This record gives sequence, structure tokens and C-alpha cells, in this order.
Amino acid sequence: MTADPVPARWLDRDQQHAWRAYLVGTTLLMDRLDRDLRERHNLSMPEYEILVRLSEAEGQRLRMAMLADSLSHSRSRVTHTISRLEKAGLVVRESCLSDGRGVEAILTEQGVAALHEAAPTHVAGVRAFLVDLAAEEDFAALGRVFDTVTDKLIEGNPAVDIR
Amino acid sequence: MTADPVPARWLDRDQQHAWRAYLVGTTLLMDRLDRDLRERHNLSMPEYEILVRLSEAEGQRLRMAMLADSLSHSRSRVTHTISRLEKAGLVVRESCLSDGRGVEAILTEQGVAALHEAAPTHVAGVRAFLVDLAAEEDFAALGRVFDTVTDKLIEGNPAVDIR
DNA sequence: AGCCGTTCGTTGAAAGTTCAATAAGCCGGT
DNA sequence: ACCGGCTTATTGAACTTTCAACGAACGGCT
Repeated sequence: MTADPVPARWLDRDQQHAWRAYLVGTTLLMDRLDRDLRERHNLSMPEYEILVRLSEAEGQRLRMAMLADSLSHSRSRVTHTISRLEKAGLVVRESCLSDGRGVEAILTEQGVAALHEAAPTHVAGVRAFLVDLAAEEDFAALGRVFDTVTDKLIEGNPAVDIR
Repeated sequence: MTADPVPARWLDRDQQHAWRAYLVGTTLLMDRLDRDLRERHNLSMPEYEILVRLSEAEGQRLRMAMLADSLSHSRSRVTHTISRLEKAGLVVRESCLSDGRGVEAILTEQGVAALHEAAPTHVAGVRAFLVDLAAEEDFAALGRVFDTVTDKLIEGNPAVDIR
């Protein structure tokens, strides 16, 4: 480790402003969506997201690793979250036939019901506090940006190393 | 509460894609920036953000409530974070002269040093995984979007109620 | 001066997330 | 068949954030 030879390329005023707006805005947005889900439907955002992924899957079932990857959550985190959902009766676990190590999470009737109840609240929030607020083109830009971010950071990326 | 009379306005395919890209991308981005800060400088993102706000403030000091507001973190959260930073010697607390209830957090020499060490790493990451990845115009759009989101959600907003 | 409603910051416990360690099963080479 | 390395999922502890309750101080009012 030598002393930094290259002066850091700081963000300019506009970039810094945008970056901070994103940080703060994301904090507020996630807080709000999470709070709404909790208060009205007793679900956290991560729990809700899991229910969504399951509901879209073949047979309403998905392996733990698949869930983890599709949410970019750690496996441990998914294990804990599924445990809570299971305790709440929204999901059951079943071990995987084709792979003895595997475990599948499966949406229950109750889970389907909970999701159907919660979904309108959630999308209404996503619209009210993000989608409908942004110019269509700006929102599309946001999608492009984070597609790129995801590509860059997604697992399997061997040593993306800064500086 | 009557049964939902209005069918929910779901997101269309592109909107849904953009929304999920944002969710996943943000997860990955924050994880990565946080990890980099921790591994190289023993700081979390929230800790780093606090140091930044303090360093920019008059006299490198800021009241707890000011910190909380500028980060959109809860006061409790700021109390805990500052406690950790204080334990690490990067910050000290001092009670406010003009307001007996108030407490100011003040950057120490060590805090300044830690920030100066960590900053280049952090901006390099923000650039490598976000800013330099996005078309300039797209990144600007992101700024606009989250300015609006923040305006809509910022405290003082009396009962922004969905549906 | 004394009260009352409010704001400020803290506290400790509960909830959620990360981290390192672990057990179990898969697979390829021998 | 078995070994060794890999992947899968879980576990429990450490850490961070949220939540509700609290004491202290402010400020307007009488």
C-alpha cells in the first residue's frame, strides 16, 4: 500500500447532488413501502418480495438458492425470512426430490391470499411514491442504470476491483 | 374497509422490470459499497455518511436532529451510530449551549483522518458501480426522480395517503 | 412563577441482517 | 467404492436497525 498517487476523481456538484438524492430518496421510499406493508398486512418488504417470486414460479415453489439469487439476498437471510414466513403459515418447506441438499419453499393457500391482499397496497405505493412521480423517460433511465449496475455487480463477476 | 372496488393499476412489463432492476441493483450496490468501506476502512456506509455530513458542517459539528434529518435516519438510529463512532474515537459528543436538550456530535482529528482515508475508496466505488456506468443524461434523470421522491416523502408531509 | 404540550436525545428490548462455522449431499477422478 | 472438493441450506452469535417508553428542557400561556 503506497500513498494514494492519483488524486481521487471526486463527484462534481450535480453528480453529488444526484447521488445523495438517490441515497436519501431510497431510504425514504423503502421505509415508507415497508411501513405500509407492515401496518396494513403484517408483511415486510423482503417477505413480500419472496411471496411475489414464489407466486410467479412454476407450482408456486422455488429452491432457496433460486430465491436468494433472484433477490440478491444472502442465503442465510433467505433462510431466516422463509422461517418467519413459515411460522406465519404463508409458506411451507419441502425437501427437493432431485437434489438431496435442496429445499423448496412453497406458497400456501394462506400465502397466496396474503399476497393478493397486500399487492394492491404495495403497487399503489410504488406508483404514488415513485413511478407516477417520475417522467416516463426518467423512470426508464432509472431502469437502464440499474440494469447496468446489476450486470456489473452480479455474482459470478470475478474480482471487479476498484483502483 | 370494503372489498377493493377499483382494480389495482398494475405496473406494465417495462415498469415492473425497471422497478425490480432498481430494487436488486440498489441491494447489490449498497452491499458492495458497504463491504468495501468495512474491509478497507472499518466503516459502514451510515457511519461514513455521518462523517461526511459532519465534515461539511460549520466547525465540524452538528446536532443530532440535524444529522438525522439530513440522512433521513431515525433519531434513535443516529444515537446508536454516533455512539459507535464515539467509541471508535472518530466523534465526540458535547451538549449544546443554546439548547439544553441538544447534543452536538463533533468530528475528532481521528475522525477527519478516517474520512480522508476512506473517501477515495468510496467515491471510486460510487463511480465504478454507478456514476461512470450510466449515461450522463440517465444519471441526471435518476437525480431528478429521487429529488421528487424525497419531496413527496419528506417529513412535514401531512398524511400522504395512498388510495 | 407554574403548567402543558412539544421537541430532544437516549435507552433497552425486539426484530432483522450479516457472518463464520457446520452438516449433508452432489459429482468427478481414481 | 471412495475420496476430495464443491454446493446447499441451516444455525447461532454478533451486529444493526426499529420501536416504544422515558426524562429533560424548551416555550407559550395564564
